[in-house]
Order: sequence, then C-alpha cells, then structure tokens
Amino acid sequence: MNVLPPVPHPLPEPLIELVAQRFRVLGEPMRIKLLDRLRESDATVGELQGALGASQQNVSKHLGILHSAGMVRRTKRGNSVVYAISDPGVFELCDQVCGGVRRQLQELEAILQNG
Amino acid sequence: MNVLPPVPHPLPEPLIELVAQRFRVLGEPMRIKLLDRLRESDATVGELQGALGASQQNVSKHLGILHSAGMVRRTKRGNSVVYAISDPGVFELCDQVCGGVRRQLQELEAILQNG
DNA sequence: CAATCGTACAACTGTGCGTTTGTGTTAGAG
DNA sequence: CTCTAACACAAACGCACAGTTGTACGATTG
Repeated sequence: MNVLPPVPHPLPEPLIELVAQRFRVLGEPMRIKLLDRLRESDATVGELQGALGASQQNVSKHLGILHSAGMVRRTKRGNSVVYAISDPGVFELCDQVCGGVRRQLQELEAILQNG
Repeated sequence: MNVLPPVPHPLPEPLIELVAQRFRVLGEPMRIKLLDRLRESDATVGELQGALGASQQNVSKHLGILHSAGMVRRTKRGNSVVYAISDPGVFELCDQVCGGVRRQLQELEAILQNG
C-alpha cells in the first residue's frame, strides 16, 4: 500500500474538475437515496425501484452514473443485476455533510430562540 | 456543546434535500477554486478575481452562493469586503474527495500497467 | 459635494442535466 | 423456439443554473 503525498496547493486544474464532478454526482437527491438504501444492504434494480418509488429507467440511469463514478459495483445474479457500494468512503462523506447540515440547523435554531 | 444523535436511516426526505444541495454547491469548479484560494488566506473579491482570472460579477455571484450555504464569512474592511472560510469542515470534505479521486486514479494506473 | 473605486443586484442567453418515453438485449419459463 | 421479465441504452423535452452585460448602491478620496 503506497502512501499518497499531501494534496498540493493551489489545486491543479484537472484535479479541480474531477473533484467538482464527484461532488456533482452526489448533488442529486435520487442518488443520495440510492446510496442510503444500498448502505443497508445490496439490492437489485427492481428492489431499489420499489423502495424509492421511482421508474425503472430513472433508477437504472442514476445507478449507471454512480457506477461510472466508481461508487457502486455491478454483479449479475441470474436474471437480475445486484448493486452494492464499492467505495465506503462515500459514507464518511455523507455522514460528514449530514453532520455539517445538522450543526447549521442547530445554530439557526439557537439564533431563533435567543434572538 | 450538545452531542448530535447518530444519523437516522433511512434518511428523512428534507435532510436528503439539504445534503444534495450542499454537494451541489461544491459541484462547481469555480467555487472549488474560490475555496481553495481562501484556504490560503482571507481575500477580497478583487483579489479573488485576479487570482482566478474571472469576472467580478461571476466571482461575486459564486461567493454569494457559498455565503448562502454558510461556507464563507463576509467582513467589511474599509472599501472592500473580505471573504473567509467559515466552516472548516469543508476542507475535510475536499481533502477526502481529493484522496478518493487520487486513489481511483492510482487504481486505474495499476490496471493499465498490469493489464 | 463631486468623482471614483469596489461591490451587489437584475435581466438575458445558452447550455448542461434530470426526467420521460421508447427500444434493444439477455436470461429464464413454458 | 416463443414469450415474458429485468435491465441498459438512446433520443427528446423541459427546467434550472452558469456566465455575461448593464446598472445601482455604498464608501473612500480630493
């Protein structure tokens, strides 16, 4: 396992592009829901479709995007395709953002109560 | 300091919306650049404009979005307005994503070499 | 007070992305 | 072999947002 050197500053242009792209992949509620559901357990397209109440084409498309981004893994099982999280780092990201959001909400609440 | 309870699953709809929105704010190269520059030190709109080679209106607009998201802080200093990072958690996010991207690039490289 | 600099705001245009609709492909059942 | 179900791929529509231009506001300077 090789250790990565620290992130350079300023960030080189192509890296910025990649980072922004990765954030953009997570900037869609449907994809957050898919990942959140997959966090519980692996699932087929049909199961995800039922769980989220979305059309098959829509689910499949977003799963394709998540797959292109290397966040989920595809496995054929009989007639179905099973999806699973392939990069656990996504969880930390989401948790971190969730924490940040809730911290902000708390601050807002505090302001509303004290002001 | 109150401790936040662990994140519930499945994520409630409004929280998902907020999380996605937050990711979307970071899904724009210009805003990543602004944050990356502000990481070095606080700066005025003019300074940021010069450092990034963008128009003043554009810089101001993106700073406004970052400010609405609570990621940067505004401070008046004489004739100018100084912007600064207000949520250091953004750094961890970016670093984490940077790490993830570079890890992926390394894997790709390894595949290309061994395949 | 007038002039200038820095900044924010509003209207407009173009484009990228999400959604929908339709079709192709593969695996299993009869 | 035919039929059906599950999934992926492709094209069209519509919306939301990034970028540009023009303008208005506030502060500093002379």
